[in-house]
Amino acid sequence: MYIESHKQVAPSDNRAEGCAACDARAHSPCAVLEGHDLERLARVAVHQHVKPDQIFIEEGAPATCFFNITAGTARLYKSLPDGRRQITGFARAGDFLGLAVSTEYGFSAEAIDHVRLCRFTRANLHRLLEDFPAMERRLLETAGNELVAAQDQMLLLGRKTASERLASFLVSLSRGGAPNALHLPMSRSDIADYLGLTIETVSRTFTKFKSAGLLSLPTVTEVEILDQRRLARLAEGAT
Amino acid sequence: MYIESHKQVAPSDNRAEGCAACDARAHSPCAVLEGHDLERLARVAVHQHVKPDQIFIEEGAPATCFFNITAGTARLYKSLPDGRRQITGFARAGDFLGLAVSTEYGFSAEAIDHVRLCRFTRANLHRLLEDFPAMERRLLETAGNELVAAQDQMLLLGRKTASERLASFLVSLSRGGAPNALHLPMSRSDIADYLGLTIETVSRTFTKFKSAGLLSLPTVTEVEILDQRRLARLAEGAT
DNA sequence: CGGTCACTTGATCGTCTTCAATACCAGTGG
DNA sequence: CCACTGGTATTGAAGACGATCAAGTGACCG
Repeated sequence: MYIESHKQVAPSDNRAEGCAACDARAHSPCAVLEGHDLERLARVAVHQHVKPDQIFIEEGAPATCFFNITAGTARLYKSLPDGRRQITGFARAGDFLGLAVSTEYGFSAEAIDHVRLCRFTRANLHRLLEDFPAMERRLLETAGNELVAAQDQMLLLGRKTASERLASFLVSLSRGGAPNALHLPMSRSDIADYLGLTIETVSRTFTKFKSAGLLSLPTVTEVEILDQRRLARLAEGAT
Repeated sequence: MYIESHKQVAPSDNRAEGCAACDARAHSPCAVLEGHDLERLARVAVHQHVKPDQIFIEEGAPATCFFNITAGTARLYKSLPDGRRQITGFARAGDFLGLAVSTEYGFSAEAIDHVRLCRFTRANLHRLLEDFPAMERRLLETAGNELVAAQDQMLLLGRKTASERLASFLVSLSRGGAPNALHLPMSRSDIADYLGLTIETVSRTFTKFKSAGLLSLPTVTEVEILDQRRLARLAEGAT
């Protein structure tokens, strides 16, 4: 199988083409590297496959590595001792994980579908950043963007209603993809834990949106947005 | 008056001692600079005073400057068109604002008490970072730490109860200060908008904590924590 | 003192949660 | 082909937590 074959790839098998041909490179911090700089990156990057629902970062574990997602979608989350879970984000191709300087990971990461990623040790990344300040600059920009996204999410979680939350979620997913037809790789439970709601409320709100003619659900994972404008206004809290 | 006199300080008045003697330097990205590097920083930094409730960053306005708080406390927040507000954080001495790469500020910032800050233009900061990679490294670390804090706050807003939220808030304030006696520079309304609650719920929860013997309120802005351990357990969602 | 403003307390209400039942879909085996 | 099964999603009814509306208290200041 496709997945299995990739799982066998050992670090030493990474060739320069491994990075040069990477689909995710354009949206990644690695985009700033070229030519033999890229070859050097390829030498220290370990490719890895993660199967659905497999955890590859565990909250509280020693933070030894950084990750760069190259395919698939992962959920990033924090948990409370009694099991309550907050998904802090969904990581997709090009996303960089593990920026935290702490010695321990501050969140867990779990594959939703089949995920491919590049792994670097902290030491390797630091050496890389020393030699390629452009990459460091790029990482700083990325971090800034994530901070902005985090603030948006705080506004959502602290002050928006259930309808506004789901609308915001769908609108942000629809940006950068096909404006209408959306695929949701994550379950209702993931959406609920991302929006600070329960699966029942998420489900009810989907139903409400269907009745209001905002969208249709051809299948449970496919969303067709029928009224982008109204959904966007709802997301911003229009009365 | 103290504040007024500082308001008159023009950029050219900044001397090297202005940065070398800065109280906030130790907790700031500037900490990595020394000697004449620090003098260069002082030349491009504009000192500024901001009076209580004065807005110095406006959400949506062109992002021309970066800021470094040197004294006082500011609230950072995002708003919805109907006035709902989410405070995304409180900035104190040493905190760096405006990391976002976007051309517009993604949040507003307002002084709570008397705030002193350093202002840099984007161009100046970029030139500075090019010459002092250590400072860039430090900024990246800072951004990482803020990202971690943002994720904690998402867990709080999405999944914690009112009591757990207030307990988390007090515990995080008590870290790094005197373990008990806390001063709250911000109003109940600020606390509410930070925790995603209303002022009434915040007030009731304070009363509940008093009754439970967790803390006392010598004055409305002074909190004495009586049972740090129990408060910390409550903050983590212990049943 | 009287006035203002922030905070506190009380009573009621509503949104979302919880608990429970039902529907749906894909996969399996008779 | 169809019944059976397990998991996920949807729908329904009841309940709870925090919000809202409203009144009361206290501190600061002219």
